[in-house]
Amino acid sequence: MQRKLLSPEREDLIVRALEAGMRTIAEFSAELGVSEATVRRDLQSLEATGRLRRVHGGAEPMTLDRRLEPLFNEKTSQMAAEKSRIAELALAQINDHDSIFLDGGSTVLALARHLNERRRLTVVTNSLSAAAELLETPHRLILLGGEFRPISRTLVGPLTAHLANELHINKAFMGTIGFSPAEGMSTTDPNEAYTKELIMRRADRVYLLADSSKIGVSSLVKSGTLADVDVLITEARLPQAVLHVLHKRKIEVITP
Amino acid sequence: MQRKLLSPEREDLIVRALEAGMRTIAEFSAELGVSEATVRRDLQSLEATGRLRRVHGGAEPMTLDRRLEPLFNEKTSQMAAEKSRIAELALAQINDHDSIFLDGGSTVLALARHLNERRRLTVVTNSLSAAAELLETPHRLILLGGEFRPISRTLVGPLTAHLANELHINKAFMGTIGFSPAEGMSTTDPNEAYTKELIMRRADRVYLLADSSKIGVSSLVKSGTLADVDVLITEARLPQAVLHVLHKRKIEVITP
DNA sequence: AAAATAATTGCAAAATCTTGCAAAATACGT
DNA sequence: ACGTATTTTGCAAGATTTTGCAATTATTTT
Repeated sequence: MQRKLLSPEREDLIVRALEAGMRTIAEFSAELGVSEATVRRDLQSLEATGRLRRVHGGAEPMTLDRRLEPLFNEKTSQMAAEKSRIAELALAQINDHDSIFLDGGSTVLALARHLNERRRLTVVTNSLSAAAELLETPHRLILLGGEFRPISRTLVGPLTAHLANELHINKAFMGTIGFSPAEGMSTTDPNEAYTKELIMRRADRVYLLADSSKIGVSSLVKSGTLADVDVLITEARLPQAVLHVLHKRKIEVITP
Repeated sequence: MQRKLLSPEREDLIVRALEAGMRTIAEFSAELGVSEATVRRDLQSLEATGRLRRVHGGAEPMTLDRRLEPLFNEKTSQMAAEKSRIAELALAQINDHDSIFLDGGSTVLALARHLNERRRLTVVTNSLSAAAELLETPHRLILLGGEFRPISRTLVGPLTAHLANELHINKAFMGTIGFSPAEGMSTTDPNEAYTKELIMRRADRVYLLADSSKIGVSSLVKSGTLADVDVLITEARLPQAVLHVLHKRKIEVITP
């Protein structure tokens, strides 16, 4: 049976223990003087509130504020399983010979890694990471030009418009830092936001790829509204309230 | 059976070990204290998240640059000394805060590697290899958008015009496959040629970087005439006849 | 072409996790 | 205080996941 609430006392103990370097269930159990089953339930609670991340065998501390864009090479592994599952769902939306856009971000990057399962796509992207992934594939690759933003490894800003306006994109697969039903999408950089909006307005069909850590989060700059999105792909079970809003906006939701 | 998720603890260990120079399965197995089969499954997970690249016998770290480089290695190693000589001469033509264009090709790439000796350049390029070289520099980097041409790792074709026409370039550093006083420059691909001509016509001052193996050679497609070039930088002692033509066309020649 | 080395896959053992349940602890109304 | 309702806990059975081994398949070397 799932518990209602974890006492803040033990919550502190666990978080403190985590910071001290403890990782395994056995360690926590010994430290807190409770059974392993209880530790697991504790970790379950803490994961639900986002204080830590559970893994087989124990737990690891959660990274800083998610509003700060993770440095690129850093935690692409965060939520890797979730991202990969989302990528598979997205892949199912792509047919051979489609002409698609790939946005920046690690979730979309996971999709790029799956594209060898399709034939002769035309892939437009502003992400150098995605491009690197596709260098050796037989797909046609078109890079959006523009100013390079090191932290996200994307090409962004007004210059991207000159090329984007010349292209016709069937399906755009977008990432985001935050997504909330009320505010829409948000990201950390105005130029990045500019390019995202530009692309979404030019694509026939816009897919937003967002793992559960993005839902309900707002970042600095608005980068598109709900009206810009046609389909939301996520691995999370969304709250009823969110689902209701999405349904009213005629946004399709794809989950595993 | 493929595993769900790799514990971050071991993930860190492997990545750390990789950075420390380990490469083979046996080494990882010894380091982590797990069987080789498990190491292989670990590497599989890490490759899926893009943290490394698996190779027969082990794994190697993956960076964008490393991935972009290999195709070039063959050509780069040929006449490496000459190209480097030329790059140094070209570097002397660049001042802090200049706004320059870098073309594709290994000679120009050698120049890109020297650019950390200047401050705050604005570098426009259509070469992914050059871009990879500049990813971590403090220079401002602008990529020309366009269709990706795998062999040269450049962005080429009519799409490049949309962005190029918006930019003002002080100095353009161009590579070429062939250069002859009679025919001008030539290259192997029409799209490549198109973009080269486009850039040269928009730059204030055009530098052609050509080692001696290029001089007197003609390739398939004309990519600009002598009139497009302001300066020829080469390491070779040019024949009197060639020098004479260049002088008549008011093309400056820079040699060691 | 054969031998050697490495990778993948199926399988079973070990470790870990989830869940139902009853006992213990806690909260709550009187 | 007392009894009852609610929540938490530990236990144990059953489900999952991870792991190492070994057989098979693939790749590289000789």
